Amino acid sequence: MKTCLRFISRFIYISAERNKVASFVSSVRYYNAAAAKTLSDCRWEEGKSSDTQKWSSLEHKGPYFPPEYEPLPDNICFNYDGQPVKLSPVTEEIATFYAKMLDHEYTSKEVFQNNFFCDWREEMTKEERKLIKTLSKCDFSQIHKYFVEKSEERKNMTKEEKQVLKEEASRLMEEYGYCLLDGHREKIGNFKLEPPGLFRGRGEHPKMGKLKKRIQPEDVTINCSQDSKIPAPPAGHRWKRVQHDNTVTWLASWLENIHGRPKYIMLNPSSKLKGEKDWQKYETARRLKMKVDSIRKQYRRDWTSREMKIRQRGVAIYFIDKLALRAGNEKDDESADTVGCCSLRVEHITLHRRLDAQEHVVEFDFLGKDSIRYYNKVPVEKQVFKNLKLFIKHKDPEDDLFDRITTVKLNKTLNESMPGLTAKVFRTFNASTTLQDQLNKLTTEGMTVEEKILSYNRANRAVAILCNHQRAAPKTFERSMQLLQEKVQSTLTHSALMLLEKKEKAVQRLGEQLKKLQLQETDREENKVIALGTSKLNYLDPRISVAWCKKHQVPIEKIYNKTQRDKFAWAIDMTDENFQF
DNA sequence: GGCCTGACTTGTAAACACATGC
DNA sequence: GCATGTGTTTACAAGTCAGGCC
Repeated sequence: MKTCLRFISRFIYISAERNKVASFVSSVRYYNAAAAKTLSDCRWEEGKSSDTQKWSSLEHKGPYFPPEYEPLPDNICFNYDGQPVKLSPVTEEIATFYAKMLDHEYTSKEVFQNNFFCDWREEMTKEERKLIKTLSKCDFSQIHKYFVEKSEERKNMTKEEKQVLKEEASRLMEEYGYCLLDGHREKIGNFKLEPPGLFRGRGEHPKMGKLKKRIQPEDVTINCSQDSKIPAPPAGHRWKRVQHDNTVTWLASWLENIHGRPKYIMLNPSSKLKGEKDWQKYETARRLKMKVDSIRKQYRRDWTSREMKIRQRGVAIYFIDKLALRAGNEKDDESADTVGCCSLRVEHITLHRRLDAQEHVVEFDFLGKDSIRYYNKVPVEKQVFKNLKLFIKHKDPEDDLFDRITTVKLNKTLNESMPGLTAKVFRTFNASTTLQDQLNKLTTEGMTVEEKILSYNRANRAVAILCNHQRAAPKTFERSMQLLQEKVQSTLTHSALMLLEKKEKAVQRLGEQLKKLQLQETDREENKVIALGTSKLNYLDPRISVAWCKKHQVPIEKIYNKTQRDKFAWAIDMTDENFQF
């Protein structure tokens, strides 16, 4: 509650300051409203009441529909079995989806080809279906070439032509990109409906290549307030439904045809609604900080419970806490085979009594979210090791490691330890704690701004490694490293020359330049296969970074770009240099 | 308790825009 | 003025988790 009051008073303080600036008058009202609502959020946090109302008024223009299909020019032909075939517009459009992807490796995959061909044939006319029976006889090369040329043309457009497109895009943004929520103009996150195409999926997805159908107005549900101006559907069409549900935050929804799951149009992260939710998330993680010692004591006790399910739960929470694993909900067979903590199978771990001079080592090897490989060798407590041996006894490799628990049960237990606590809170808590600790450790007075930034990135990297945020090494990595090294070399040579000529000032300048380059080189090398963005945007309490910047006189722009500053505006406004997570 | 659905967050890749150096 | 490399933004897939139903 204390924090909450600080938050409110901070907002009021900001409001008072902003009052001085005419252009900020509207946002003052905005923040006052935010402060008022925060009070109710705090009550919610204490678990006293659940205020499910998200807005009082909501008005918008509805989603933007992608342009209709433009048929290919007559000289561009699809060939079947060596013969040109004029396809019906529907069939032709789907052929273009495939043709555009020919450069991608996945079009060579059997699953992709089969799914595509199967769905394509379903959309064909009777005659087309009768003729086109084998994908290997289909020749999309002309269509492919046509689109490659088109994209070249786009790249080679004149400045003026590009300007026209830019203006068109910003007009669209003006018209569809914002809504009016409780009287405030808020940016929408994804106002454009997803265009039709072929589903790709990540990893070995069984549905790759399937046709993602064009969304019609008749598929779309609109959510807005009753007394608002209801968005008009495209001419000749109607909406599936118009509803006025203020307990949800979305503006429009539809069912995607690949999995039959709903998709939504929602607000941009810079919006008040999302910002407050984000703030709440970090406050929950900070409450865990207060509680984590007793939770850790409890799960350690659980390791020796007489009940198998309690032992399993104890070990699972330990993994979630120690390794920042995701919860691991059950998945259907119609998606890639990936797992998280609760869905780990026996085959995903190997137990080593001794390994590389360490005792009781668990070797993890599995595909997690987005089919990113998690590989880690971790020494664990002896009792955990014993338990794991017990859990895998008499089981086959494809059996569940934790067969007596589910994410629902695990989260229920966590919630009993602390209201609002779920598995994912540990990730936020551990990520933010790691950043704070690393920043405290790695920053010293007297560092240059560049050195401080290297420290910051190293702290950020420690978190990314903990959360297993990997990326493919950039295609241009080797080349760009080489260029940087050449630059370092030439600066070195230049310095030496200046030294000979006794030009002290020049030597000093070059020395500074060299240091900057070397820092940049180290940073880039260390970052080769690590993605920093995900943790920065989703796991690290922005107040840690803001306070660090203020304390060490590092401009916030060095840490957060424009979009990130918009998203974290609340933190930038409310945090002073003394904030610690 | 298990299953299903809906709403919301988290995640990477690719497209795009822009700065930089020649 | 152009090519190139890099940072930013967008797209959309794939998670988490709560709640309702049987």
